[in-house]
Amino acid sequence: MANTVTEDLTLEQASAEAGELTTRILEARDAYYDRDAAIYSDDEYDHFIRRLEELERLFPELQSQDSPTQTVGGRAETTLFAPVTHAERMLSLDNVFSIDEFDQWAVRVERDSDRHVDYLCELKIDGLAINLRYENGVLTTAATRGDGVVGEDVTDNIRHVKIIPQRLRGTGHPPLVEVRGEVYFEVETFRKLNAQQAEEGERIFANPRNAASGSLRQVRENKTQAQLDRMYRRLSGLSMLVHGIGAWQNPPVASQSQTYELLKEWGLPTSTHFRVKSTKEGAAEFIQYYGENRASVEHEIDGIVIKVDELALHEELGATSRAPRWAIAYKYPPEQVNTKLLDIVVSVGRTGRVTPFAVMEKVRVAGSEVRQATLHNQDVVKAKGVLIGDTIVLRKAGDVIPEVLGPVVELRDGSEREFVMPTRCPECNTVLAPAKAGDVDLRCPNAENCPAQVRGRVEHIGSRGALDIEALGEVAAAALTQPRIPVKPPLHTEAGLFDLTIDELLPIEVIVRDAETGLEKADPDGVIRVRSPFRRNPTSAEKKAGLTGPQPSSSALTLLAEIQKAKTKPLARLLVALNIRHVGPVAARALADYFGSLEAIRSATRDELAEVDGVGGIIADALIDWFEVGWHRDIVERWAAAGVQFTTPGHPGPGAAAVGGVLSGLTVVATGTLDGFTREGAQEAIIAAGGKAASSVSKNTDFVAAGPGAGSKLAKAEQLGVRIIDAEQFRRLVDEGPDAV
DNA sequence: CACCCTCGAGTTCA
DNA sequence: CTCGAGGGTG
Repeated sequence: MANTVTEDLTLEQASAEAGELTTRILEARDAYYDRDAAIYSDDEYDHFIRRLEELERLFPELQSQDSPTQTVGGRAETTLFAPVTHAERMLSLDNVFSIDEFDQWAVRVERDSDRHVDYLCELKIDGLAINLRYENGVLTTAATRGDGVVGEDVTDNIRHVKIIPQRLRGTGHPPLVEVRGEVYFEVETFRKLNAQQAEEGERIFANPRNAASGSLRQVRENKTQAQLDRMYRRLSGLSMLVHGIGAWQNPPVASQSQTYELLKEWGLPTSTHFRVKSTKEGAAEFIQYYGENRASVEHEIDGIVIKVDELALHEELGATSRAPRWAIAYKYPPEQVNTKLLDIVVSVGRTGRVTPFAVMEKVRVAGSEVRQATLHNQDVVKAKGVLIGDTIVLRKAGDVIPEVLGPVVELRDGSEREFVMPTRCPECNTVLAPAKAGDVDLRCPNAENCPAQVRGRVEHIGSRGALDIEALGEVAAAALTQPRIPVKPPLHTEAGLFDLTIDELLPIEVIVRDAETGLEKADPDGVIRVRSPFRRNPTSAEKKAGLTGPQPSSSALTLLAEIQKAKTKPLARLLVALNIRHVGPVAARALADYFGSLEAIRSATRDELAEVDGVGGIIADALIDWFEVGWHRDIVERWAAAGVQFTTPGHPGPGAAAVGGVLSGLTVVATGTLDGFTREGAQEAIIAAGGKAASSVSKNTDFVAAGPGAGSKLAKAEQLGVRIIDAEQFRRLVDEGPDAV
C-alpha cells in the first residue's frame, strides 16, 4: 500500500499538502498553455502528480473531479475534442471535512466582511462540471472544466441533452454569458443505464460521475446507426443543474439566490435543494441534515457547497490563485473506499445456490465496518474484473449493502490471481450444475443431504416469515444439523424437527468460531474450544436435590416449547416453512386462503392451482414437482404425525372467494414505525380489512402509511404523488375504510 | 410486451 | 433494506 511516512499523515495535513500540489500542478499547466515556458521540469511535474495520486489513495475523501489527477492526462495530451479556453477561469473550491473546519472558514469570512453575511447552502452534485456559453441568448459552446483554464469542446454532445436549452427564454440577455453547472445522471437513471449496458454487453460504469463523463466523451465517428441511437439515448437521459455564472459584466442581480431566480427565468435548470441561512449555525444544520438524508436526493451528492449570498461581497473577499474565498465545499465522508481483496470464496444457500463473495481487509465505510460483500455469481466477478489480491473500490449501495465496484488496476504488482468458480459444492463435494440449461447460477443438486442446504432450510423454518420459532436461528440451526463429531446430528433433514426431544439436545457440542474470521478457536495449548448451547451445570440447589447431571439450558427449553407452539401456526406459515420454490409469504397466504388445507393443495391439478390470484403456471408446477419428491412427502408425513395442523379450522373448502372488506380493492404499503402496530401487525390489519399489503410503492399504490424512520418508500410515494397517511389515519383506514381519512 | 411485483439472498446495525 | 432475477398481470 503506502509507504510508512505517509501513513502517519492526518487528513488535514494531507489536505493541505494536496492543495499545495494542486496549485503547483495547475501553475505548471497554465505556464504550458500560456506560453511555451515550463516552470517545473517534466520530472518535477510527474513527481507532483504521483505524490498527489498517492495522497488521494490514502485519503479517498480528497479525490474530486477537480483534481489534476482526474483531468485528462498530462500537459501535452491531445484529445478527440477541441480545446476551448473559458472566457473566465473555472475555479475549484477549497474543501473542509468537519463542522469545525467549516466554522473556522465562516469566522474568517465574517471577520473580513464589514456587514452581515447570509450563506447560500446547496448540494454538491457528484457529476461533471460544464461551462455553457450563450451568445445573445443562443448556446454556442459547451465545454468541460478541464484544468480550469482550457476544457474540451463537447458542444455537439451537449446539444442532445434534453434539459439544456439551446436558446434562453425571454429577452434582454447579455451579449455573452457563461453559465456553470453540473451534468450528472440521476441515481435511478444511472441504475437503468447500467442494467442496459450489462444487457448489451457494454461496459458497466462504476458510478454516475463516470457514466456522465463517459457519455459526454463519446464520439460519432466509426459508429453504426444502432450505436449512434444508443449514444443519443444516453445523452438525452443526462440531467443538469446550473449553479453559477462566469463571464458577465454588471449583472442585474445582487445575490447568488437572485442569480438562481434569473437563471430559472431564462429556462435553465436550477436546484430546488438550496436554502439561504442567516447564520453559520444555520448552514451547519443544513450540512447535518443532508449528511443524514443523502439517500433522499434523486442524485448522488458528495458534499455541500456554502456560498456567501451577496455578490458584492464576492468581489470584496476575492479569490486565491485556485479557489474563491467566498465559497467552501463541505465534503462528506466518502461512500467509496479502497481496501484489499484477500480472497473470493463461495457460500451455499438454502436453495443450493452457490454465491461467490469477496473477503476483504476490514475497512470502515459509511459508518460501519465491512469485511465481506457479495459478488452474486461468476459472471459478475468477471464483469467487475477483480482479481484476488487486488486493491478494490468498495461502497455502500443505498448506504447499507456493501458493493465491490472494481479493481484499482494501477496498484497491481503481478501477484494477483483470477478467481476460479469451484466445480464441486464446498460443503458436500457434489458436482455443481445450473438448475436449467443457460442459467448463470450454479446450484448444488444435493438438496436432501447437503449440510449447508439443510442448515439453511432449518434456519428458514425458524425465521419470522415462516414459523417464527424463537431460539431457532442461525446458531441453533447449525447446532441441530451439524454438531461437532462424534455427536450424531439430531436433524438429518427438517423432517425430524417436531420430534426433537430434550435427550437429543443435551449432548450437542459445537465448535467455537471467531466471530470475525470464522476460524475455529483454540485454547493456548491447541485444544479446539467447544460449547454446549443446550445444557448447563446444575445449580447448588439442584445438586442438593440430587440432580447432579447436566441440566437443559434455557434456550433448549425455549426451543422445545416454541416448536410445540408452531404446530398450530396458520397454514400459510407452514407452507412457507416447507421451502417450496417460489412460495414465499405472499403466495403461501393466497394458497392457504383459497384451499384451506395442505391436502387440498396437494391434490389440486395444475390448472386448479393457477386459479389462485398471484399463482401462475410456474408456481403451480413448482408445487406439483415438490410433492412428487419422496423425502418432501416424508417431511409432511412426519410433521403431521407429530401433531402439526395443516388445515385451517372452519375453512369452507377449496375455491372459497375472499370476502370484501372496507379496503377491498385497495393497495396499502406500511413503512416506518406505526404507533400501535408491529410491522407484521400492520400488514395483517390491511389484509384483514380486505386490502392488499404490498411491499413496495408503485403508482398502483393507494395509500402509504408512514411512521418515523420511513425511508426510501416515503420518498418514492412523494415522488409518485401517492397519498401518505400517519399511524392515526392508518388506524381509521383499516377500521372504517378510505372515506374516513 | 411492458410494467409491476414477489422471491431470494446478502449484510450489518441496534 | 436493496438489488437482480424472473414470474404474473393488464
